[in-house]
Amino acid sequence: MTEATDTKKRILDVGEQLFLKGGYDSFSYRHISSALGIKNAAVHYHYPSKAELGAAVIRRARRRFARWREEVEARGDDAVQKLEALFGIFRNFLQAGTVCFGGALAINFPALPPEMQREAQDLNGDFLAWTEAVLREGRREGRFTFPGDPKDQAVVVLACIQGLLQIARETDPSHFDAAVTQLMRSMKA
Amino acid sequence: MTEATDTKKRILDVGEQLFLKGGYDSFSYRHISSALGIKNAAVHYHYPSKAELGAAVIRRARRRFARWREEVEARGDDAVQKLEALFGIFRNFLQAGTVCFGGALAINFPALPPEMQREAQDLNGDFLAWTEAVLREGRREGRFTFPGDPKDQAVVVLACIQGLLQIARETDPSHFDAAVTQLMRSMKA
DNA sequence: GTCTATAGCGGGATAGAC
DNA sequence: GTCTATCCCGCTATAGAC
Repeated sequence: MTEATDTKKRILDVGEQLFLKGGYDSFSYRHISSALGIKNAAVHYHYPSKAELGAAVIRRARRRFARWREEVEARGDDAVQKLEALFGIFRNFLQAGTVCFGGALAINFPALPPEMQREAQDLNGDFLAWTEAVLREGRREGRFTFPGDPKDQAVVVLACIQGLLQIARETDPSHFDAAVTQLMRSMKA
Repeated sequence: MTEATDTKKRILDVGEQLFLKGGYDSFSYRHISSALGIKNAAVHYHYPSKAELGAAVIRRARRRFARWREEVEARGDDAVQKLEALFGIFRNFLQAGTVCFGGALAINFPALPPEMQREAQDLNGDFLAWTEAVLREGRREGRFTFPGDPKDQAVVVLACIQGLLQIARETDPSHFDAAVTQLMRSMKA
């Protein structure tokens, strides 16, 4: 990996962290450049506009989630373990002091650059589809016992952990694990 | 109500809408003043700093929720009806094209003015305490059958509808009612 | 690929007239 | 209570040297 692409990757790293900590409106080229010890013109060289940088951050998150799914699949986890692995992703956000992509994108979604809106919708689709498949598989194998359509239940599960991250951030972080346990129990009882 | 306090109220109205649509970073004194046909110095007269305006918006939401609780109590609703009334509050946000206070406050919570952070925590406390009481009452009367502590279940319920509003905003609004129905069914089954 | 320098705009906030 | 005028700052983005 050359020095050039290394800077490009670092910009994405810092940009992602700032985005997840405060949303699209909260960070600037100066925040990123000063964190990397460079000047803001250098950031513009790699990502000419903020819209492109924002879209690139979401696009990378989608690729990362795709690789993550392959790893989980390769482990041969059952549906319960898979869902717990999903909760682990969100627990990492909590420990990093951020919200998740969905939460960071939702606040001013209609005002975001169109290419970011598209990436955000695709990322949501990825998470919803995977969760639905896991819930369906788990119920078929008798590991989950929830009523209704797995598609609707997937929305409930993802909405819950997304909201949990935010409530935990505003009040008490311990709410997260307590409520995740509660959610899991309600599907296995 | 004098003209003066009327302007003050209108500032709060516009400020609240802009805040719920895009978060604290998304709006300015100019947005508010131009929406009201006045100048930004006039807004500063009523709310000298943006932090005070933001705190006042949250404070009014707390008072509104307190009045709402009294109305619901006066109607003599049962626990199921009460929870459905709560969902109605959030459905109104969806129809207004906004997220809820919790979602708007979470994104950059650590960077918010301290007085806003305090009001936000109090507002969260109000919602959590009321929801917990309703869930406890409903289970005692046999209207709900969920496992575990009503306190944890209240966090699950509020996190879910908060997240739902955001997912509905990013993808398909119809997700909201479908998932709310699913959530309700999982507690009554 | 990174720099200096700067354009052009919008942000929060204030002074002082009316 | 609202106005005009202004300050100072930070933002995205670009031009051109190195």
